[in-house]
Amino acid sequence: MMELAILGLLEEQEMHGYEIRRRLRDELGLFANVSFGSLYPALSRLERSGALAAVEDDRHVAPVPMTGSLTGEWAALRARRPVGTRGRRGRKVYRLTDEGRRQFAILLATEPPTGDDTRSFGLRLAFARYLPPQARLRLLERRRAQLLDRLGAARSAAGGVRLDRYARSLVEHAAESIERDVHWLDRLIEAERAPGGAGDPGSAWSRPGSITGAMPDDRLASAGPDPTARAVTTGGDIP
Amino acid sequence: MMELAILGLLEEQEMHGYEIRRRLRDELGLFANVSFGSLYPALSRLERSGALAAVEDDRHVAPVPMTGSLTGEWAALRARRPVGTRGRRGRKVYRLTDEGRRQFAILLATEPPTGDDTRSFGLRLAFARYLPPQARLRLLERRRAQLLDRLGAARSAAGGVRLDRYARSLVEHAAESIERDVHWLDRLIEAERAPGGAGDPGSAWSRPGSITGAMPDDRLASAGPDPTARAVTTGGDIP
DNA sequence: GTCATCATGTAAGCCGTTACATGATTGC
DNA sequence: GCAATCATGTAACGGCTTACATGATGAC
Repeated sequence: MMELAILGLLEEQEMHGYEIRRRLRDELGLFANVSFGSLYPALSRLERSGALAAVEDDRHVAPVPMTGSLTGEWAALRARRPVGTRGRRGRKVYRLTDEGRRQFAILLATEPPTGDDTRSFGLRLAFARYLPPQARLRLLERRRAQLLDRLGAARSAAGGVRLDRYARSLVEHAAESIERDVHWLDRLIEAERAPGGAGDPGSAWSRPGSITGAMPDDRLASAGPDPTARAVTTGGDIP
Repeated sequence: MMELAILGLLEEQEMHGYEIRRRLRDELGLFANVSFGSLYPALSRLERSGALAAVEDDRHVAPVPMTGSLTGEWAALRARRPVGTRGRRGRKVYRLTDEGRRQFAILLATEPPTGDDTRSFGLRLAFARYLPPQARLRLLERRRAQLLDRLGAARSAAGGVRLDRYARSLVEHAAESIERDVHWLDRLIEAERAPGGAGDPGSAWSRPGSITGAMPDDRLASAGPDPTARAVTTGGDIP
């Protein structure tokens, strides 16, 4: 869970722990409260497993952020503190390794055995751009089926037993929420299927491994059928 | 959490563990998956703490229909299962003690220090009938405030950063859901405040401690302010 | 000069999930 | 006779929260 979130954020750009936490909290609404006691150990684990490489940021580097808007701020900061290395206690900037990309692809494509459902789905959807179209579609449809199950349960619950006004309101509101979630998913699925839309098999989609530019192109799998590539591309093999 | 759920269900009627699980899963939608490894230890804890009293259910009770003519059938049943006790492995039926009622009232009125928010609120609302009107109102308003906070965060998140279509859809849909939750709460709060409505100070509300008497709900209204009620009413003093 | 924020980490403990063990009853 | 459901538990493991420790920087 935590691991997937970290890898997903780092897929886009390198970051230090504190910022990962901020992004998780503010940018995506998921993980309202990411505690340090959970974040840093996770980073350590990932580093040990070879998924991440950490570099001590002495702050003199300034590795040109892509976002143009940040460049100004960055320059201002550097101007104000010319000495370099005036680092607010050496940050560790984490970068995804190839191994990390492999792990991310697998984690993302794997459905959680027995789901913590909502958060897990939210996280996967947030990184859905890294999934191939079919896997994306499957993600959405699995979720839809899940919700329909729960909707049935909620409906029968609301109908069956005599609940007091509060419990009843709770159950009914929950059922309505689920219904709306299903409609939302329907729209996403439709968009995904629309020709020329997001899900068009011919259209481009962001692939792990092809983002950094470190990998030339699709031929990253040229060495033959490697497990990673298949895991993502044909993720449907999962039981 | 688990504790509150158990006490709340047992407030209404005695039950064995397996059924508590069923009710939690099916009746209220909360706790989709209550695992035994979590349920039974919780029951043990509560029993040790004196909140629950357990009786081995031999099942010989079987409130017999009084007609003497049925005795024959009954005898036949007993003949088929000679032990009498058709006990599918002696169930332990749990019953709330006075101490348990006290604990329940406190747990219910206490707001979780730093919330697991949604589930916690759902649980408390499901048992809101056991809260005095002011506490109920406070519960709803705290939740509303919480949601407004999160809504602000979500909105600023959606506006601020450039997210891809999936992440954006996720964040926007989350924000809409929160908005609807707020509206729902508004309706509940309104109903709570409406004179003669649920929240009217003079109207009846279910009190812990006055339910077990096998009295029908309607007659609760006639009961005057009793000490139990006061214990709950002043529950707001809890730090 | 002190408080809030940025930044990283460790240690203890709770709590919950998973898996295992047991055993009776019902239905096919 | 065999599977599914009912029913209660124990043990291991893992992850997350809480609290603690440290320390620099910037604002008031």
